[in-house]
Amino acid sequence: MTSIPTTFNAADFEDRLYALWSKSGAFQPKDHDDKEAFTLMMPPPNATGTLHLGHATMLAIEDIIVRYKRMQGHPTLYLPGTDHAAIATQSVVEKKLQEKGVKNPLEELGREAFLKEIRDFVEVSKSTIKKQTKKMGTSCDWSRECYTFSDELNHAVNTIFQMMYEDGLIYRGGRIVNWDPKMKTTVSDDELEYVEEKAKFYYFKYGPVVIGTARPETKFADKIIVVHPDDKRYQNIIGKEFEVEWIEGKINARVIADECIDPEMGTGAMTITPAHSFVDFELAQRHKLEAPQIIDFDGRIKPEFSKACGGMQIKDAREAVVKMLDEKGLLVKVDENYVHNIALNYRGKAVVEPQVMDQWFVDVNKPVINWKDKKSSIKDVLQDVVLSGMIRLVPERFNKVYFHWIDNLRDWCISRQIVWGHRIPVWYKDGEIKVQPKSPGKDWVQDEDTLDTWFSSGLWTFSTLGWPNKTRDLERFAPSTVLETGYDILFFWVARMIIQSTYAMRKSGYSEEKSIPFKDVYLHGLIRDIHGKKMSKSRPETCIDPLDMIKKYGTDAVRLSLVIGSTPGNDMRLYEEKIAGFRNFVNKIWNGARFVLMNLEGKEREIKVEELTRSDKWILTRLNEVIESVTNKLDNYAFSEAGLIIYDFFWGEFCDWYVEMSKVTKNESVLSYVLKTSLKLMHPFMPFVTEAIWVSLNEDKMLIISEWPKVNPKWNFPSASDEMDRVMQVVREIRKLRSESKVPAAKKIHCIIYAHEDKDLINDKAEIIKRLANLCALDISKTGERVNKALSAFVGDVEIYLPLAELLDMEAEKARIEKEIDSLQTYLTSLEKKLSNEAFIKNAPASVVEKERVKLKDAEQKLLKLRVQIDELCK
RNA sequence: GGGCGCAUAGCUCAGUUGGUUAGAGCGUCUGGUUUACACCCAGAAGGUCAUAGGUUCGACUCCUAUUGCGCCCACCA
Repeated sequence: MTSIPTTFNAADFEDRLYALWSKSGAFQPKDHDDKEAFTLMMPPPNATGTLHLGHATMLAIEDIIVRYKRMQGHPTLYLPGTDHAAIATQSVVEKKLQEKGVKNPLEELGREAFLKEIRDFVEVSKSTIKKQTKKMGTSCDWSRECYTFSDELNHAVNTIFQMMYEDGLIYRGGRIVNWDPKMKTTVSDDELEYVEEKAKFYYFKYGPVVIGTARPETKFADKIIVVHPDDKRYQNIIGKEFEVEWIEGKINARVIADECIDPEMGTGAMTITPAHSFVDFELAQRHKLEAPQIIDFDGRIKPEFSKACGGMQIKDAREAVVKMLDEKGLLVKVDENYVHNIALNYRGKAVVEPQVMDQWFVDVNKPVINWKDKKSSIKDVLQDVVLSGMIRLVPERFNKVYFHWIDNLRDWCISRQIVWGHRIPVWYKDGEIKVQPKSPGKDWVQDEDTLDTWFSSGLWTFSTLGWPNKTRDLERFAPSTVLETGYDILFFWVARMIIQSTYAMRKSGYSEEKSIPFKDVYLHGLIRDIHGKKMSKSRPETCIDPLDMIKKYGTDAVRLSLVIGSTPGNDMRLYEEKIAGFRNFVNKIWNGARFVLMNLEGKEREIKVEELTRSDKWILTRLNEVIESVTNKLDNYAFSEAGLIIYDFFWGEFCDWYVEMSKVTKNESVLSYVLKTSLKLMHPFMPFVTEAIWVSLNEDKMLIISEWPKVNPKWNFPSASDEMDRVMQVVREIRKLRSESKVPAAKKIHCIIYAHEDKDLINDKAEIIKRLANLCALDISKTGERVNKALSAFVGDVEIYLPLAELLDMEAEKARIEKEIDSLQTYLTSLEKKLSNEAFIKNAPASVVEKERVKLKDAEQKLLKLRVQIDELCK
């Protein structure tokens, strides 16, 4: 025993234990479905690099849930994987190639060679991520590992694309997109960065109205004036046509009305440029107007619209147009202090120009999904699954954000002009279109574009189980029990998964309940540095690398530091000292266990009630309470609280009190039982240290698959808890008096300690007193007779009496208790009144009534206690 | 502009349906090598629970308003 080191060196155990678990098959779901299956799909990390704190948090939380469910005996599937992360990966590789001198990889290498470069890079990244995932202790089923760009998932992507196309959900159409004229690619909304800019705002005379604009260079072909339908100033011109003097001669303009116009803004009238503004484009669609392209894809004015400005860059054209209009006397005024946001591509920071382009879209409004006996649209289904409670968001407040997002949802643009990704399974020949994965024959040319990465990762929950095949896994493990992810991708990913899963699974004939991707969605917060700032690669000093921390403090400490102090949906700050603190706890567990192990020496037997001392009864009762509340917290995704409960129990109660007392009298069976049960409770949080200790306990089953503890009703001794509370109170009072130095020695505190009658249990009374003195930080020199008015308590089987008068200001105490009794009395009457109200009993749910009864009982007991206390005081 | 969140000890944070004297870790200070642990033990200082009202016998907790910080969405023609 003495050979066990006094500190837990995590590195000595982690890899070995992980291999042991993995080899035992514990990570795979057991084969028999005696209980409901538990499924959690790991959100696949991008195959672009290394594990960061976001991943680490995700893995820590997920592994806690999974280990807990596994110990409860559910067949548990935790499926890992990686994401090909279209744009992100491609740009990483592009950057690497550029460093090597390849400026434009696609043109210089060709599509195939470029793809190969990316594939090679991804292979390396994937294995890096996998290794790092294992370091976190993640107990996922590697035999089912998936990749969003594997052949199988590509098949699933093509299948759903084809299905949606045939259902008319996917269509090709001219739509306005964000175009980066510098990088020559579309940019998705979430890759935009808005920068505030002070610009000039011009007012021009335009026929019968004055229009305001910050972008005169787009106005060459504007022929439509829009005003608000209720705007009194313009009532008489709505619907009329005018000949208007404009930039380069006269044009015909028409006035239309639309509610989207803000009468307060500018002059309340504007002209529209549908091809280069999102709002204008939508407006044009509504009114079935044309959308001519004024600015080409290089960011120049197209010559056919302007003789003078054709070929000019936007910036130059703007000045030129203003000058021309000014010379014609059409410039009314210029507002120099106009502030607005301009959109930049966050990669490259080029100003994004809205352009109309042919893209592939998913229609979110077309009612073609069979959902609860009617044809529903994607929007309808998205709304229904959360509204009906089939899918629950944790924390609940995200419901509101989610619904708001659906209300504003536009058709989903799924095509991207990049190389790395699922190629759109569409083929063209002489104006003909075919949608299928493989080439229909010679002369057919495949669409150059690839699919939005979320289109494919939206299939994650069911394609990984074998869809479109009807597999046993799909039967057993769909839908996922929980999805755990960061709230920042609620829309990008969570919503897409709901779209894809409900559509595809219904299409394959599964029920609505089976078709949802998951039941609960747990959204964790972002990890920030100690100042609350985002950790960013550009400021390495703010970054904490989880792998460095694992090296330094061990995985268990890192996991705890990511989970404790974190609540769903809220960001959390992390700093090294916090991790160090939990390393200390891990070490405390190790040493607590060492002590128990040293004292066992084969002496443990069945626990017999008649042999239990008061402190045994107390710790067993407390343990029951801890089992109950930890289980309860875990069931409600309150990981932080669950962790804290077990932390406080193990350190503050088991080690600080029970273990100390067992140096006086010990019950090996109880020591061992409490230790083992605690290890089980702590295992989901700290798998390594707990399993490492478990191994030296010579159990036949590994801890990872041992049974989750249950409350043992035999070992509930409510009075023991009260007595122990009193011990602690007494001891603390002694310590307090002592530390205040008001009472320098035992002389003034008539502290009387004596052993109980059955001295057989305690042989060496002097030793006990020494121990107790130690516990109380008190020199005890005197033992003696009982005192009447005293607080009494037991430590082990030793009773301590403390004269009350020394401890308390009697009068103040009495007043306090009396006040409380008074308040309780009122409370009781109000409760009784409520419970005797027939309408309440009838109408309120049974559970609420029951709770009220419990409250009443609690209050009655409290009152009783207070009365006893006050009686004692009055004696 | 619309929405959401946060505000509790010097710092980082808990505090689930309102109920004894508001907690923890870190940091600071004091004292301690005791059949595991100095990555330890014991103790202390430190709080008007952002502010102002309201509901209640009772509010950190519920309601209203205000202030400060953070985030998301929309986007200003």
